[in-house]
Parts: sequence; structure tokens; C-alpha cells
Amino acid sequence: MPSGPFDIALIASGDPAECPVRDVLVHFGGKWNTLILLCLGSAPHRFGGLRRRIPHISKRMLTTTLRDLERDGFVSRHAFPTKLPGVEYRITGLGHSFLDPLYGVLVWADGHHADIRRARAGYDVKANGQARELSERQPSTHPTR
Amino acid sequence: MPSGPFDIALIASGDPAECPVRDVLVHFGGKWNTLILLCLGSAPHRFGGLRRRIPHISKRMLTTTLRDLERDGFVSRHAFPTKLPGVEYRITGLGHSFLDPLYGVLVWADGHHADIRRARAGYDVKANGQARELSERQPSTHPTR
DNA sequence: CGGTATCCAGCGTGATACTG
DNA sequence: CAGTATCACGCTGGATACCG
Repeated sequence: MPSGPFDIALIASGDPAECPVRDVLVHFGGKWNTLILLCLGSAPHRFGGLRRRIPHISKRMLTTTLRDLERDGFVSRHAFPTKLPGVEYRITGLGHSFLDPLYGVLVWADGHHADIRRARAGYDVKANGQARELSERQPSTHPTR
Repeated sequence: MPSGPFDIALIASGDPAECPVRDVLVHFGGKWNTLILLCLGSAPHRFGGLRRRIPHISKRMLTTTLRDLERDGFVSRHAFPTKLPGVEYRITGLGHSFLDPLYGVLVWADGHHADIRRARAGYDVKANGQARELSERQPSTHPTR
């Protein structure tokens, strides 16, 4: 099924605000979104718990990303009004259903990581070789500034 | 299968350059990457052909994104040295295999678009309501600049 | 046709300090 | 504990002009 063409117009259609797919792709673009979703997918977490499980995230980015995910209905926030504030984040049904396609990407990434690195290395040596070739023949067409 | 937890460390591990998953997620993050991949997935395209099929893309962004995809082995470039330059871009085996997880995401996005919009609208009215409530009680704690 | 070069605005992200 | 406020900065992407 996934082998058929997908309608380009669905993504590229005029107004970006009207595009369904971009709304979703945003959650891949963010640096922390997938991490947080993955964490919450395994179990509910408190704010501090998330910070501990996600190595380099700052409080600010954790907050803003959680707000984003909450806004789009991927996670829900539950604050219990104890003396010291305690807040738990859980994944919603919508968020959970999103884990399936996400895992698909992750599995692919894991399986093809080596291929990508190899392609990249090959491309880079080729690019460097050409640059050297050019600069040897024409010391400076563009005077480097 | 996709229901099991995925190792967070795989994504969050110390050095970002060492992370396999981020290498792939980059291709979702870019504004044009998925569009181009989708186009080339249906058939090989010339540079100009891609520009025509992807509404608002500039020459610069088309070039840079194609280079990115080429570097990572998703597409290949074939220039035939005719009088007027002609260049064809094709999707590679690696790129084609990536279409499967990509379609997974796209299908999900299409199916849950309405849910996201609804969640977003609900969140926004709630946020606005709270803001109004606050400003009515305390005219200006922070003098708004 | 298929690009490069250059400049620039905006946004995403990080660091730090303060708050209830 | 769970944030918010503020500033700084780099990178992405857009506009424009030029090139072989």
C-alpha cells in the first residue's frame, strides 16, 4: 500500500497553515519532541523525571516542547495541588497512536544508519577532491572575499 | 512490534553527531526534503520539473536540499552534457526504502489531522480564557514592557 | 537550463537568573 | 518542584542578482 504515490498537493498546497502534513512534520522537526513522546510512551513522567531521562534538555525547552505537544493533543498535563508542586505528563490516545509511524521511522533509521554514513563520507571526499582540483588550476577566480 | 519501548539512549546519546536517529530526523525537519523525496519517488525529475511540481520552492532551496539528499544517499544526480545543461534527479534504493516509513507518517497525518486541529483550537481558547481572567484581576503585574 | 553568490529577517535553541 | 523572563546567537530559509 505505501508504494503508491502520495498527493503532493496535500503537503505543498498554497497556504502552509492549511496543510495537514506540515502540522505533523513539525513534531519531527523539533529537537526534543520525539524524545519526549518516546519517554511518555513508555510511562507517565513527572517534569523532573523527564529532565533526568533526557540528557541535555534545558528546563525551558522541556517546558515549551511539552506545551507544544499538549496543544496538539499528544500529551496531557495533570497537576496535583500538593504543597510542593507536582505535575505529571501522560501520553494521550492520539499521541500513542502516533508512536506507530514514529517507530517505523526509528526502526528504519536504525537499520540504515550505516548506509547513510557511508554515502555521506563518499560524497564528502568527492566534493573535497573537486575543490582541490579547481583551486590548483585556477588559484583564485573569486579572490576569497 | 512497534508497541515496545525504544531505547532513548539511541537518540539522546551524548554526542549529537554520533546519533543515528537524528541523522534521519533531519530529513523530516527540513521544509522541502519530504516533498522532493515524494516527487522523485513517483518518477525521475529534472531540476526545472521539480520546481514546477513543488509550488513555492526557490532555486536556492531546491539546490541545497537536493545536495543534502544526494549527500546522504537518498537521491542521485545525473547530468547529460548536452549544449543546454540538463540534469536529472532519481531516487536511490536507499531513498526508496525510506518512502515506506515516510508514507506511514503521511497516512497517519492525513487520518488524524482533524484531531490535531480540534485539540489545538481547544487548547487555544482555554489559554486565552486564562489570560483574560488574570489580566482582569491584576491589571498589570508586569507592566507589559 | 541549472545553478552560485550575497545579503538579510526570523525563528529555534541555549544560558542564566528569578519565582511561587 | 516546576516553571517564567530575558537575552544572545547561530542556522534556516527567502529575495535578489549574476553566471556558464
